[in-house]
Amino acid sequence: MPLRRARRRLKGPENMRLSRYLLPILKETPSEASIVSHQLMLRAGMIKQEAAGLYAWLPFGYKVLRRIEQIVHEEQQRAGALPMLMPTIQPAELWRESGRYDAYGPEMLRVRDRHERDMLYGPTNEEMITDIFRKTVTSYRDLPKILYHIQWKFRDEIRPRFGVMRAREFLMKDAYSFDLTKEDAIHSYNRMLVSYIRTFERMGLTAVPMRADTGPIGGDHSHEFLVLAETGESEVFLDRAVTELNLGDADIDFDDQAHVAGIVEKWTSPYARTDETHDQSVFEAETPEERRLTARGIEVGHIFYFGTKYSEPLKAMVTGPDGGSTPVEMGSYGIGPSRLVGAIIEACHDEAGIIWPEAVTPFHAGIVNLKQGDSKADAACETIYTALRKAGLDPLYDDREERAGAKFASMDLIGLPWRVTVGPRGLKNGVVELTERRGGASEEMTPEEAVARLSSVYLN
RNA sequence: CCGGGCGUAGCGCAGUCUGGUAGCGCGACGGUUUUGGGUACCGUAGGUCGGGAGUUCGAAUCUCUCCGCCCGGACCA
Repeated sequence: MPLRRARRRLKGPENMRLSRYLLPILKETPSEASIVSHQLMLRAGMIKQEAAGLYAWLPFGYKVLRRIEQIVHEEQQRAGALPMLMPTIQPAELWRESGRYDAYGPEMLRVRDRHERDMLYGPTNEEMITDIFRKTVTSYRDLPKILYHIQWKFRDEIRPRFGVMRAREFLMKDAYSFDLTKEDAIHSYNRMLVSYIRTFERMGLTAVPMRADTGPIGGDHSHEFLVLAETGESEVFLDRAVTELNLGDADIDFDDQAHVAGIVEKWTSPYARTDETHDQSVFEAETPEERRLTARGIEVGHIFYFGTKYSEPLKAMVTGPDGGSTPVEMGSYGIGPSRLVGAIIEACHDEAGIIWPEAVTPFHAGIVNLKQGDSKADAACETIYTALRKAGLDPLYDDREERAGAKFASMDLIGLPWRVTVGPRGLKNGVVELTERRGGASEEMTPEEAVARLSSVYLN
């Protein structure tokens, strides 16, 4: 019955059975990986390395990436930014105009098209977005604007390392703000800062905005967001108070300058700096000893205001209310979704494997059939699987002909937050087992109760 | 880019010093085992020993050369 089989294969949910999924789990740690997130991503079959700093995202890893992207999209738009998409390949022309074509160095991958025109694989998009702006916006009445896209970038790092944490090709959300005055530009900056707080909080991370070096521009309008993780690349010094702040579901009016500035003030006034800008005497003066925290962090976002650095050379001018023409005030705001996948694992794992935060988990729950082929166990798994899908959840059903131990070990490795364990022994009493990956607490309940419990965890 | 290391089966490795025609574990596949935390046993398949050149009767092993990857540093989101 080839036709029937083909049709059956096309049904979406069928793909979420492990026997039909592509999840190349590794028992041993590949020698190419040295840090835990890289090791776990390879072992859990999330990525495959194609060359130094270049990775293919396999279905399981890609799912996580998409969930992170989705949160970023939602929070960017909530803060008033407009989604768009710019190409990966850019003409060198624009970069000559800004002066960065020569300044950038060999980190920029340069290519030539068939007409011998100089092109490049974009490492960032300030020039292009400024070009788009200058050709489409001419009046102060059209301001403010914040535009963003999520696109692959390439920086030809001398020495890529740490898996997706420092790859040559990486996914980046970059937003660009355009305002008439510096004061307005700072409001745009604040919008993004607050948006970032919520973005990382939603992902289940403790990410702290830290004052960053603004370079030649000066001022204090540049912050790096660092996820706290024991294995972080840089040492950070902070007031414990900032880790205890919580934005939650607070209703934020992003157009209300004072309101947004107030939140920024609350999050950025406690001391928080990386080793690059750290000043021990300031730290000690500003922070009581019991609140001083020294930790490690991974940079996952960077925002800065840079005024007219690009609008002047590229002549992105707007006509003001007085009829005069002034270069637009700009800022740019980056988040690295592909890097975040690694950062989240660095922050959320144990000896057995990954522990996904519920907000970004690739599957909401795993169903483990302890005795594949047992008609009662098979039927119960099918029922739970279907019920979870009907409830709007995305389960992964381990229907492989494997021994229980192997299934448990796989589930722990890939880190789904919840596991429904189904076996003949429990079914005799009408129960299955619901286990939380974090902490490992287990509870017996009927299949219906398990479905209801998972629904309430995710859908509230 | 500097310094160090590695490249042998899908993965982890031994064999290289002292040249004799490739092995172990895991995985895969076929059986048996029906087993609630990577079970045990039997069997099978799978390798241009990173590429090229050279020395030699003979090269995974020695020489030259190219390539790739990893680690530390510098650099960087």
